[in-house]
Amino acid sequence: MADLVYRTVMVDLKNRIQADEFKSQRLPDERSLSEEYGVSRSTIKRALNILANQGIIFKKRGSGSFINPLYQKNRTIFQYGGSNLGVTDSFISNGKTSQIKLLDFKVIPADEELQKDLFLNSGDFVYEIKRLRLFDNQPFMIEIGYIPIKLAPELSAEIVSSSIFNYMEEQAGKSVTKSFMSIMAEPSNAEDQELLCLTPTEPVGIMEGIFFLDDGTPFEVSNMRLHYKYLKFNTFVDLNENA
Amino acid sequence: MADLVYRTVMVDLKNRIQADEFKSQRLPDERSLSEEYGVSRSTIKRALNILANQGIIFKKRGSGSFINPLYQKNRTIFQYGGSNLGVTDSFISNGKTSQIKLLDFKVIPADEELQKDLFLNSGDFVYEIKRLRLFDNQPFMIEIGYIPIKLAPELSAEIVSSSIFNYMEEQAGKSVTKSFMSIMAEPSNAEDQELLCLTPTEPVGIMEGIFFLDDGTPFEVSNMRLHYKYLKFNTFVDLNENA
DNA sequence: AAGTGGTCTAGACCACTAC
DNA sequence: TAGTGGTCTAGACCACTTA
Repeated sequence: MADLVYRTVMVDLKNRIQADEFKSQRLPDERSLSEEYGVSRSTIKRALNILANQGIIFKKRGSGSFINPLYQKNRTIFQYGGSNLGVTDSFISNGKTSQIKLLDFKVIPADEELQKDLFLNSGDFVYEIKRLRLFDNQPFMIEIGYIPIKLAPELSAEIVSSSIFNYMEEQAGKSVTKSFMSIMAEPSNAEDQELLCLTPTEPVGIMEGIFFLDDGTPFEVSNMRLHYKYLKFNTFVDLNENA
Repeated sequence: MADLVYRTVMVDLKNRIQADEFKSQRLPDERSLSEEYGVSRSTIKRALNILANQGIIFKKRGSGSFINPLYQKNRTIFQYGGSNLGVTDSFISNGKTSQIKLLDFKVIPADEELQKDLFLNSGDFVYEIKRLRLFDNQPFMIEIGYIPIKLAPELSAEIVSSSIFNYMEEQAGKSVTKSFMSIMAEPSNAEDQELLCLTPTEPVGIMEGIFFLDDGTPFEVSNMRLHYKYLKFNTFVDLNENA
């Protein structure tokens, strides 16, 4: 993964942007970058396209490539969404630690909706995993996940007390790389207020989604309730679906 | 726009998928498609990548490209954060009407932040447009937008009382197709509660963003505060950001 | 071993912007 | 006119899956 040229260039450019190396919000042109990195212009374009799809830069034909001013402004420490899928990954890069407190772990029959979302048959069972996520000892998210037992027959309370996605990748060789998510907000309920240290007027952010394995298999249905200060979902929308 | 090869191929493949032409959920391999369409394999890859990024197909190295079963089942989930940009468009399709109440409309000098976000010089002016959006006579959103006067010199109170994006497209021939958005949640303030008919414990969803013209020019900075029941943002995330 | 998608190159030509 | 990003090609080689 790390030896991909376009990825290396992309990460390096992102770092240089974050280090404020490019004053005036403008990047060198593609042909110069090609020469500087010693790679083809196509590879530079690919790296730049990823940054553009992430909303970090945008390109103006005939003018150049520019850093998105909102991106510079929005470099927050706590931020879930956008370029990260799992929660654990989202926080590792910040240097601080993410902890998990397992609240509940059991096996239940999949109801009709879960059968639909996870491509199950009636009679199939799923794990129900309820966890509290903490960041730097601050609780920020209540998460209830449902995973078909047949996709991960060996889950244990110990395993689900850390990153399930990491376990799947390292132990089962299956990586979770895609998801459909819905993002909403709601007033907090009593449990939210207790677990997330919220006052009654403070809301929660809701993220509901289905996570997929690399091969397209639906792997987990997840319902997440976030402390509102930790919900910040950055997204770049392009109606010209030129990915 | 319509003569782009990769786009033509992409649209054609999407139609063929929707017409169920490929049974067994498998697409022809890239080299065959290249020959069939009479284009290079790179172009086929580009078309397929767009479909993959939309969650319509997924690709397995060594195996082939497959249609996402969820897509065939026509699930609403697939609306994915990008089917609509502006607010007006988002609701027209529902058959109900969207109204706008103009709360404030003036021209002000762009402050430092706006200068940065909209690529302006000091001394440039922007419209400040504050509007209340209603859907089916229910207020659901307070919107404060900032648009450089030089990008739309003829804006009037009448124009901004309906869809600005539609006006730009129809009258000025400039279309707004991209946006960078941050989605958050917050407790509602007094004004929110009054205008959006919220109780003190009910929150607002926040959508902050910059809208861009087709050519990448930042067109509008918008701050939107939504009645929480109307905030539902659907998105498809793929960690393999392989544009 | 054969077939698949993934990466990367080197270069041509086009469309747009700036001066 | 010079410089920018956008499109597209033709092909080499790699990594993975399947048999």
